[in-house]
Amino acid sequence: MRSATRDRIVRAALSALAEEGFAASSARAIARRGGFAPGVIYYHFEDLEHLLVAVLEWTSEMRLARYREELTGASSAAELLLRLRALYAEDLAGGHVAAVQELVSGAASNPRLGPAIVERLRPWRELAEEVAHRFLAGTPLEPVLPAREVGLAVLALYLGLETLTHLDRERSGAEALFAAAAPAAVLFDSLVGENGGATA
Amino acid sequence: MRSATRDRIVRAALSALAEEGFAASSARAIARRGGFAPGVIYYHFEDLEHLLVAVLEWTSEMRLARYREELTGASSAAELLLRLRALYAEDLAGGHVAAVQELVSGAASNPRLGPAIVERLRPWRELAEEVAHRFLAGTPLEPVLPAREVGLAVLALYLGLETLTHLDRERSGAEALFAAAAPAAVLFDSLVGENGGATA
Amino acid sequence: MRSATRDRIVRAALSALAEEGFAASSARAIARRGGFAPGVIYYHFEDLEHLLVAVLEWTSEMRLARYREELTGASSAAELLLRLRALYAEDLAGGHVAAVQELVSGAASNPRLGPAIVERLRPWRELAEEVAHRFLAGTPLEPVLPAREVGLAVLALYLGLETLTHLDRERSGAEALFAAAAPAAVLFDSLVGENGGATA
Amino acid sequence: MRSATRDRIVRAALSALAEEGFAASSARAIARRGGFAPGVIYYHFEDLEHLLVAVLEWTSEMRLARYREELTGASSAAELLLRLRALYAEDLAGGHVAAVQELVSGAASNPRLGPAIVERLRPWRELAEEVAHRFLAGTPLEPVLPAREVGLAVLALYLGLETLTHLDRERSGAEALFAAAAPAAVLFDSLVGENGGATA
DNA sequence: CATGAATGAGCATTCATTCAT
DNA sequence: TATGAATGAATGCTCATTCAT
Repeated sequence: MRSATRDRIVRAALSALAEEGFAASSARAIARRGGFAPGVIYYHFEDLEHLLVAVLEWTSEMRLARYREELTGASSAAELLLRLRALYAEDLAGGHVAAVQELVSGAASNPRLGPAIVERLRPWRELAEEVAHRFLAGTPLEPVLPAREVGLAVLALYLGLETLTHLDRERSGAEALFAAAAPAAVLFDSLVGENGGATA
Repeated sequence: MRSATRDRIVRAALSALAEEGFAASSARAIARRGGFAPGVIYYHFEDLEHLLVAVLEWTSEMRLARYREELTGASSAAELLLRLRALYAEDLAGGHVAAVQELVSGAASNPRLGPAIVERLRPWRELAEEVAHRFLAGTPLEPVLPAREVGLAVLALYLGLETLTHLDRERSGAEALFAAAAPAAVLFDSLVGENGGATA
Repeated sequence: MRSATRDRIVRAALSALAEEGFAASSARAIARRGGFAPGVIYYHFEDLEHLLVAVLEWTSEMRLARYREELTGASSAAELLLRLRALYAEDLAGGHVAAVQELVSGAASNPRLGPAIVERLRPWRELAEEVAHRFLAGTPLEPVLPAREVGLAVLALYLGLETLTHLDRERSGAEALFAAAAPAAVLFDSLVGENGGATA
Repeated sequence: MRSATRDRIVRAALSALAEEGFAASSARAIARRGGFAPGVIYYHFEDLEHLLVAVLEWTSEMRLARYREELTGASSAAELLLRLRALYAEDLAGGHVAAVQELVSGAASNPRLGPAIVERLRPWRELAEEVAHRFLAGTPLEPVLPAREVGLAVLALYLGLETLTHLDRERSGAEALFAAAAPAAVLFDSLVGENGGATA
């Protein structure tokens, strides 16, 4: 299944998505970017859609591992926030956010692509849920902030924020939110006790 | 400016966006849906883009007035949530959410459309900000939950949630969140006092 | 036949041709330029083609009278050239050359327009022929330069030169030719005697 | 660069220009004529404009070589005229004149096409200039008929004549001019001496 | 006489995909 | 495996023209 060429195609598609957008990520554009013939895409993938799903799978896998690694070590909300901020900066630099955003937006109109995308987004929701559970379990907030829905809300917030910042090509949105959340994180830590529920 | 035909076109475009998605909302598709020739679109609008912006303007204006009307009367977080839930049900029925979601997603790849869409989204962010301010001002949460960023977060959460639920054509997401938020709203009300900060 | 509105339409068409070119002289463009509704064109003219022919008729009539008036008085080739140069400058300023050039070029592809245009060009060929005859009759050149063909050649040269200068938006062509022709005109005058054949 | 299909496209475009005119030489019309899908044009050419320029390049190259070959051998004005007449007959038969005429006329309204066409016309002007120089240098006419301007005039005369004859679909114009020029050519030869200036 | 909305065919161009090589 | 030429349908958009008012 995994050949060197397949990887080249996926990487070319990622870069096309990130730098030219979903609408401009045509088979020819991806091929041009990767330096191969358009036809090879159809040798390795059934469809352009399948390729795009593979792109999400690929980035997702890579980034998810990294997120897990970093977030596991966070022992306070303040630290969690700090690490999320650093991870987000990495995503920005690697074009991952841009590609995911394009994919999610582009897939929204596509009846076949949509569910496949959602499926690949599930691990992220689960990660958010896990982290939420780790920080909330055993605290007074647990009954009113069910981890499952918090996970969903976090994922939705992330995607929505990306869409908004993408819309007017301005990256200030996420930054402002990270900054504004810092005091709240500190308050949270003081309320539930340093390292309150967040014991690995 | 406002002619009967213009309105027909806008309504046809809204229904195309809601039911067929951004990608399928071509000039021909909209014309077919509205029962007019594709050319009339260009008689009344400079561009397909201008039509799409007009659609957002039209829904936005209508719904924003309704939201303001309903939300102004809410005197507790629990009631606010209840009304939001009802408003959301109206939006769903009218196809407004679907159209807005498609528009926002579709515009994300479009350098000219994006900023125009963001501009029409601003009143929503401001509304969210106002409501946040009304409920938070004077409470202990005020310093850690700045209204401006809460407004942005709410808008982003809403859009992201729509994108997600749209992706797999399943409406459970928003419902689950509304349901899960109910206890938190009650807690909020008990903490800040019934009608705590929320005096008009 | 001649109404004030009809004239407005013709003038608007002339200005559209001169300033926007044949291809951009659509019914709507002409109407916009003249400040009237597109429909009025079809009230006064059977067709857009008929309007364009009327434009040529109109300019042609005006300019032809002026050319005749000026050229009749020229008593030497040198003076003839001088007057032609001045007339050409007038044409340039009034947009006449540009309009005629656009019309002739645009009509070349049009089976119905072509012959109608040629018909309106005939008086020009006749004028050229008359002048040629006046200057050549009775001179040694008469047998080798038949006025009829000289007239045709002059008209063709004029149109071709206009096309060329129009092509690269540079007006130097005609100027260079006028300048280069001056010595030849002087030589001609000295050979056939001042006012040689050119007696009215 | 040069593929068999590319040539088919160029030839189809040439024939469309010659037989249907510039305005009717749409991508579809050319494709229909050549028996290929409209899309292939865009596979081989950036643009319809680039194709049209390629057509002019192609005919120009072919015909220019032929003209040079024939004209070099002409040792008198009478012979030059004879050969030009024969070359013109060839052009007529091959559709070259018609295509060039359509291209030149059609390009006149097109800001991008115009200069590109003029550029491809330059070698023709240079050829005319060379021949003029060969026949005039060393004769008494040299000071009053500068080769450069004579070259321009000849090219303009040729184009204008083509436009006129094209306009009313009647080929008599050029023929009449060739016929009328014969005595003048003989006179010229007798004046400057058989093979006067025209020594290679 | 004049309007201006509407029509429907036509345009250049792009695309995912196929397939002979 | 890989190529890249070819397809044919779809896209946004413009136009001359008509016609009810």
